[in-house]
Amino acid sequence: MTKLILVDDHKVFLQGMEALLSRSEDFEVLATFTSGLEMMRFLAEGEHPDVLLLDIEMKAMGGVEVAENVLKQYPSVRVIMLSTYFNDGFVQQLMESGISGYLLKSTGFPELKAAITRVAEGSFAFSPEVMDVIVKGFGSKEKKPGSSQSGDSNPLTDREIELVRLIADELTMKEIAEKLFLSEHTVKTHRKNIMGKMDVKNTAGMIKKAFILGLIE
Amino acid sequence: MTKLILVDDHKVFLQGMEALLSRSEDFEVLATFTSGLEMMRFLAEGEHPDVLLLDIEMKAMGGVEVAENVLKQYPSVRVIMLSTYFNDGFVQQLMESGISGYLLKSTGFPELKAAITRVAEGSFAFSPEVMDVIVKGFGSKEKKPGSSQSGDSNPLTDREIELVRLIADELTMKEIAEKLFLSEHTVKTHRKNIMGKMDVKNTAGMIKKAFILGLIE
DNA sequence: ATCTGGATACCACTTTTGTGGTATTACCTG
DNA sequence: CAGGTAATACCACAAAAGTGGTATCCAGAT
Repeated sequence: MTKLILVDDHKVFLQGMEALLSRSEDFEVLATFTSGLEMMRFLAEGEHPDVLLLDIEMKAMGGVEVAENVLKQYPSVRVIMLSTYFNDGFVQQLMESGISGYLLKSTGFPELKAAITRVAEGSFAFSPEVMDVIVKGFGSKEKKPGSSQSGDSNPLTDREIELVRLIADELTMKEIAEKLFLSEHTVKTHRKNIMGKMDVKNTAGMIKKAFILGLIE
Repeated sequence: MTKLILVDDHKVFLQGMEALLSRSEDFEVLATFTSGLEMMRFLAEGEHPDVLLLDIEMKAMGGVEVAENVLKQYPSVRVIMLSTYFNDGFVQQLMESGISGYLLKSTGFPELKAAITRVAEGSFAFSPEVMDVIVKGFGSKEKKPGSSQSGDSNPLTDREIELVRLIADELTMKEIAEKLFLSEHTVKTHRKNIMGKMDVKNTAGMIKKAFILGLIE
C-alpha cells in the first residue's frame, strides 16, 4: 500500500486524481493540497508519504522550489513532478535536486499508476520525451572548452527570477532599476545573464520559457 | 441525465474528471477527447452532448477556435470553458461567441457539478473572478469617442495569431518577413496592431498574454 | 455598389533591447 | 584563507522594438 500526497493548484484535477487513485487497492491518498506551503505544514506534523505527486506549474511557490525543500528536509519521500511541458535544459537541474520522476500530464492514468509503483519501489519514472532529454544531457556532460557557454542549465538565482517576473510584468529595465533601487546597468547585466542561462535569444523566448518553467503567473 | 463530452489534452485530468462525473447519477460522459479535432469528428457522426467541457489551453487548436466551431455548427450544444487563468478582456470575446460558462480549474468538483447542472438547464456558470470581469466589461460597453482605442477586446485575426506564434519562437521582424514573404513594414504593422488589440506594452506582455490565452505552446 | 475589415506596404523617429566586454564587493563554503 | 558565486556597476555600440502616422488592394457583407 503506497501512501501518496497530491499537490496541484487545480482543485478539480486534484479531486479527479484522488478519485482515480483511491479506486486502486495499491494506493492510499493521505491528503491533497492546492499549495506547496500547506503541504509542507502537513509534513511537519509528522506523517510522511511514500510518494509525493507535485505539479510543477504552481503560482504561489514554484513546484521546483517545493520539491527542493521537501527533498532536503525529508529525504525518504520520493517525488514525482507533473508538468504540462517537457523542459529541455531544466530537467537536469531537477534531476540534481533528487526527484524520482517527471511525468507529463498528457500521460494516461494506467501509465501514471505504473510510474508511481515503480518509484515507490525505489526506481525512477520519466515520460519518454523527458527521458530523451536526460539521455542527451548525459552525452554533453563534459562541456568542451572551446564551445559556446550558452545552453548550460544553471539554475536562475533568486534575484534573477525576481527580474524575470518584473520583465514579464512589462517593466522596462529603467523601471525595474527604479523599483529595486538598482543601477540600470545592473539590471541589464542580470537580464543578460538570465538570457544566457535560459538559452534564449530575446524577451519573447525568455517569457515563453519562464512560463513553461512555472516561473511566472 | 445530462450528457457530457470532455476535451482536454491532459489525459490524466480527463480520466480523473470522467471518474468523478461518472460516479454521479446525473451525468453521463459520452466520450472524452484529447484534441478538438477528434471531438469535432465525433460530433459529425451525429451523437451530441448536452454540455461540452472544453479546456481553453490546448496546443493543437486553441480551445477558443474549437468552441466557436462547435457553437456555429451545433447551436444546441452548450459549452463550458475550463481554464487555469482568468483572462480579462478576452472573456468578452468568448461571451460573444456564445459560451455558457467559464470556470477556473481551481474550482472544486462540487462547484463544477453545480455549474454543469445550471448550464444544462439553460442558465450560465462563471467563476466569481470571471463574473467580475464580465460585469465590469458591461460598464465600459460604450466606448467614449475621445478616449484611447487601446483595450478594445477585438479578436486577433488568423494572420495576427500566426505572427504571435512566430514572435514567440524568437524570430525577429526581419526573419518573419522573410519566412512569410512579406515586407518588414507589414510585419511591424501587424505587431503594432496585435499589441493594440492585446492591450500590452511590449513583447514580454504580448508573449505572456498569448500564453494565458492559449495562443502559443 | 458601397462599406468594412484584413492584409499588405511605406516612412521617420525614439526608445529599448541585446552584445560583449570589465570590475568590485560580499558572502558562503571547503 | 582561498575560491566560487551572486549581486552590484559601468561602457559603447549594434540591432531591434515600439510609435504614429498614411495608404492601397481585395473580399465579403450590407
